[in-house]
Amino acid sequence: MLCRPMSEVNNLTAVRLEKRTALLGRGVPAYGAAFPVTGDVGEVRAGFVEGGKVTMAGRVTARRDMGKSHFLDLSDHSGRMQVYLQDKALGEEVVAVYGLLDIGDFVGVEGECFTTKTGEPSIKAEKFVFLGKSLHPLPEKWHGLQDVEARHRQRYLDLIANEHARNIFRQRFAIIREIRAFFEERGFLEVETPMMQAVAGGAAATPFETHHNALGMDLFLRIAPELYLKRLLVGGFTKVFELNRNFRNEGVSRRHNPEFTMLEAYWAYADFDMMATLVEELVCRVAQKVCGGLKIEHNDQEGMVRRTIDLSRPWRRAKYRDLVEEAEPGWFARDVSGRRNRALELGLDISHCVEDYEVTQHVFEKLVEEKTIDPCFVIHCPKELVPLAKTNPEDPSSLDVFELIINGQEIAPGYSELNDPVVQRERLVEQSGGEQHKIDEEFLHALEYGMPPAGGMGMGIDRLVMLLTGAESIREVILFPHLKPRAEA
RNA sequence: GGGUUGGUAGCUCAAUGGUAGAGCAGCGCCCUUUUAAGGCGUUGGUUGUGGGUUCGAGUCCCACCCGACCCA
Repeated sequence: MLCRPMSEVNNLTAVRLEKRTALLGRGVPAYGAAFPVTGDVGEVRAGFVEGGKVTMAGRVTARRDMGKSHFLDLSDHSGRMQVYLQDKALGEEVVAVYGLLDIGDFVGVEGECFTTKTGEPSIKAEKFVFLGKSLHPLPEKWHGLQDVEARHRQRYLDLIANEHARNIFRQRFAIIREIRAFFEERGFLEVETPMMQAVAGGAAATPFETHHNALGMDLFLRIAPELYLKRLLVGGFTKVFELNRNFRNEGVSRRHNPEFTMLEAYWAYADFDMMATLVEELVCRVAQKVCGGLKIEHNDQEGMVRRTIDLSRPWRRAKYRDLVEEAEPGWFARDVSGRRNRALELGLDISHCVEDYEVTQHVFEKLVEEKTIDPCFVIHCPKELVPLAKTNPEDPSSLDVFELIINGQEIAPGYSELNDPVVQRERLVEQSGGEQHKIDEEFLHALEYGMPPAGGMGMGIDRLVMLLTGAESIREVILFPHLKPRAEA
């Protein structure tokens, strides 16, 4: 029932169209022009002074008519304010216009602040104008908009009807603002690098493809900004970050949207350990500012606390091997087939695991990652898992990297970035599986000029927002998540 | 891709295989301090789409569309 053509309007819309026509027939603009206001609805409420004059506009979200006096609720993102209208005060002509009002219309009022006998701060309207007629009824006033599909397809209705949704997005954009402030304070430069790339590098994922007509070349939407940010280290920048969209042409799920927001930061002369501290400080600052503390509570639908995540520092740092050994003692003492058998005994599905390290990784995911709720930096992961990091000088089978786990999920990886162009080329060739066109030669060429040692980190912002708001699905934290179009829409 | 599950009025939800209903919204009337205002009356449906079974299908079966959850 979405986006129906005007020819298929139902009765409710037809009635509203008639009211629109009636307004215009009376010479009353149904879609008014500029209407300078004292402030947003919430600001007017906050600045309420008995007897004070205010001008306010908003959407009518409730009306209570009582013969010759009327109460309206005007709302916007910031809140709700009651307006009181008296027929006697408005005059015959405005009363007739008021009769053409529907819930959902935008109106403007001017009047005096007063408190009703029930104690409700209100505006006694002296002036009443239409600013925007609504042709469709709003979702039900008490239950709001419940239908998940409609909430995502028509997010504007979700935002009108559901305060919870408004709060999540307010928090999302506060989080992003705080991230920028954090890096700014530490002297990092926010940069922009190409979203359209000739080679989609920096991660292992299927890219979206497009074509540049004038240049006659195929391009890919980036799957990561990493290889360009490193070019900036070559160019002499020492602290850079980018906070913007990545695109991956893969499945859509509770945790995946085809376009998602990624933070990447690179810090010359630092390493993975310094980056871990940076991430720790970043997340704590954001949580402190946006959530008001370091204990993050996730609630169930009844509002009961389902889980508490404690972000208090210092966060645990533990080696990958030690965590696996802790969860499954004796794991590394077994031989390859011993590990396979033990994984099967543990009830793990390892049928698709070819390599030994994959079996271990499966044990890690099920027995460590999924059970780690409070923050933990998993350090020195096996080198098969990460192609762009430096090997640990003390243990060549592992890397100088961390993977931050919070709430059973990977939140942020960080590396001591590989800056040896010869080793980097070997790794990329290995990763490309022999497909030359998947290797970013220009990046390797840049690296050959010399890149300083550096620490790097990445963080999926959508997942961070989920973590901090308790949202169960990525669609709850993305304003307009991708959904299949409806057949008739 | 596989499994489970859902789609009924504008919205929120009902309805043993047997006349598709309620609340809100809407429409009409009453009401000058209400706030899920109230009172009386009333309109509104190709039950996601297309087939099938049946005397009879919102309900059972098949296919498809669009979601949700779990798994890969």
